[in-house]
Amino acid sequence: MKLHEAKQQFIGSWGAFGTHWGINRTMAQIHALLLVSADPLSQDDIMEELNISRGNTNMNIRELINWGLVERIILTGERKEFFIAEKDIWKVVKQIVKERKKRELEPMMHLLNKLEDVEGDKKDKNVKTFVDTVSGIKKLGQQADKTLDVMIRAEESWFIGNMMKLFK
Amino acid sequence: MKLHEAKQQFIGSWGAFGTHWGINRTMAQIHALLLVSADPLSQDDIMEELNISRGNTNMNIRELINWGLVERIILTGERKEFFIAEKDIWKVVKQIVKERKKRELEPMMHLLNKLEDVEGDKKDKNVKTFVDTVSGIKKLGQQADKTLDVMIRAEESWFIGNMMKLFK
DNA sequence: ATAAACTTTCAATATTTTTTGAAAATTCAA
DNA sequence: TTGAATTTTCAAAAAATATTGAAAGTTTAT
Repeated sequence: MKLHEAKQQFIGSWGAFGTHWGINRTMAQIHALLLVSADPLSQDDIMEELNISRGNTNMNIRELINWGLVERIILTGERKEFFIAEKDIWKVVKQIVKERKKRELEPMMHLLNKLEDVEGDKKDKNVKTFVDTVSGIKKLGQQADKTLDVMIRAEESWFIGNMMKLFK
Repeated sequence: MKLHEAKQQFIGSWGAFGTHWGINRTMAQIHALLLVSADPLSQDDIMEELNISRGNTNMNIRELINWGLVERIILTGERKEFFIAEKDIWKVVKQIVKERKKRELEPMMHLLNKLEDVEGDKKDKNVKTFVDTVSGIKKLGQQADKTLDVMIRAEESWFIGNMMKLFK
């Protein structure tokens, strides 16, 4: 397979993959393109490569920067801005975990804490089922929270080494 | 907070949470409703509680059954079918991980294997960046695959115990 | 066999999300 | 400053996704 075709396939499939994880197709595609590009790309390069409009490109690059996955750089002698993606995939994963934890897990835990205090007789099976389910989710959430914190701080080699030991 | 209100909040927020993870709102809401319901619910119960149409209810229950998260049961003396959700949240998580691994991780790994074989001079930096990125993702994917396999087979207590040790 | 109870399907519709592109804002070199 | 290059915004349009509801299909009691 030629490089161009392989790139296209990678970008397309990364985009489809993203949509299964609540990430919009274009954002995932821009990320994929930058991941496999040796040199920094300008907004125009990205527009052209992916056949998308200026506005769309701009919004999604901004979003990738918010997620901490893409960096804006200035090339000497160039008027335009250029963009590069973090290539170390372990760092990428840690960054995504960090953001999703902050954006989703933490607010969910906050809500669960409130919901656990529901009024009513704990002997009423409806109350009991509700409280037990919420508590169960909370407990697992807390464990996940701790585990992800350690993961976020870990080196890939440390992490994989320990996982290997654990899961031999 | 009263049980009814707490339930509504839980269902609403579980639905919103789902949309961030590529799961449609109604499917997540039905799942949430069943998770916190003490007794099995019929299709009509669910329609009424969530204010959704018969067709929508039916399709999303079916999908939840495909995901292995909900079970169809027959109550003696009743003509209708009833539905219950697995309440053990650790089992729920393992089931979701198992399905997503099969549906998403495995096809992605398959593609990466093909893409790694891209033609061209490995000294060309464009080829090199592409191959290196794809290899990096593949390597991490393989590790994730192994780790998730162990997790799917693990008991919650075993898993948490070991994680605790590892991450003290 | 009949028909009432119940479930499933799917074309049409509604809703949500994404994308466009032109106008406004900003930056920067001269 | 000026104005050309570039970036950003956002209302409108398009596309994707979810929902409805009525008709078709199935099951079950009699």
